Amino acid sequence: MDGMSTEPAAEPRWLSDEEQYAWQSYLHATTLLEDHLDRQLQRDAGMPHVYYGLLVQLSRAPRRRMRMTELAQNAKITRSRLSHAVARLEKNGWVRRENCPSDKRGQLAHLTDEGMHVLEKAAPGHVAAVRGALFDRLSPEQIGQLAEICRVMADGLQPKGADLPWLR
Amino acid sequence: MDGMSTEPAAEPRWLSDEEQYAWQSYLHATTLLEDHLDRQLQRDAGMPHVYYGLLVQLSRAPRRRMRMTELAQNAKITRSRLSHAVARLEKNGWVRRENCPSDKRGQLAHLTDEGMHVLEKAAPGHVAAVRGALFDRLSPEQIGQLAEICRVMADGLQPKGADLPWLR
DNA sequence: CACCCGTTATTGAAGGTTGAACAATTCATG
DNA sequence: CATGAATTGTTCAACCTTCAATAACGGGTG
Repeated sequence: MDGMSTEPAAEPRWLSDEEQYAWQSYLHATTLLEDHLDRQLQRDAGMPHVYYGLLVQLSRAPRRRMRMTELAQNAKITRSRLSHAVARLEKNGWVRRENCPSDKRGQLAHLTDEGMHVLEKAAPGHVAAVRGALFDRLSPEQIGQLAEICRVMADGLQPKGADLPWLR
Repeated sequence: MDGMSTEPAAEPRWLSDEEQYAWQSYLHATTLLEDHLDRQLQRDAGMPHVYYGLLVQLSRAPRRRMRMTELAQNAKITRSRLSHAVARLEKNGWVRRENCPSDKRGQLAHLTDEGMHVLEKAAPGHVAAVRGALFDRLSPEQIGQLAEICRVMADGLQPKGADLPWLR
């Protein structure tokens, strides 16, 4: 051995100037947008953005019902987080839990009529916010570029460990 | 009046298929990436991503010192959130608060030597995570596209009301 | 069937975030 | 300079998220 054997500390490849600029812009844009949508929905619909997304998922599901794990996968959140979220939404009367007939461990989250109504009330304002912040500011080409970039990112991040062992 | 006078409920412009796809991809990519970085930094450095970003800002500031409000602006978070964050970082010994000489209301956040050391320890792993999830997966063109898209987004979201009355 | 392992969903505690309210200070304007 | 308006940073309570631990069930193997 000559002192540079295991080399766990080889000088890392830092970000180039272009990459640093892109990263900074990315962080600013994403935090500002998430905050913006959170505030908009908290004000107009009484829930954070993530919870709204859960209602949307449920509204598109077959009988407005979805298994907890499937819902968590689609929303990219942990089952634990979903449990707490659904508990809160259930308290509001927007979602109800039901036992899954085919699997006694399972639960179905069911979007109630009241929940559907809240969603329909909130949707226009939310779409307007998303448009105003994103789609009305980008060219069609940019929208396509963004979609492709995000697809690549998400592809590389599909969790394979810990609490999110999906798509193994 | 003929019943459609004030029209606050004109059918909103929903998202096109392309836009829906882009939006879905965006949400998946950004939440997965943020979670990924949060876990990585929590594991390797004992703090969430946002807190790490604060240390980075401070490390680049003139005497490793920055006014609270300026720091909050740069990190795109509220002063309240920053207060809590700095309180925690101070408990860890990574940041110290100092009175601002020129403004008796003000506080300076100061990155300590220990904080600097923690940052230097954590930086390589963090950069590697960002690379692995983002920059090593995108072409140079895509990196440029992403930067431009995010610049436009951030531009349109600079807060002008509520608790974030910056850039008025 | 008995066993072991993986999965499903929940819980509780610790930590992080939000929004409103507050005291202290500075600024602008008459 | 006096007064009201605006800024700075913190605090509290309510809420949200994370992580590890747990109970209950399913599924394959011998």
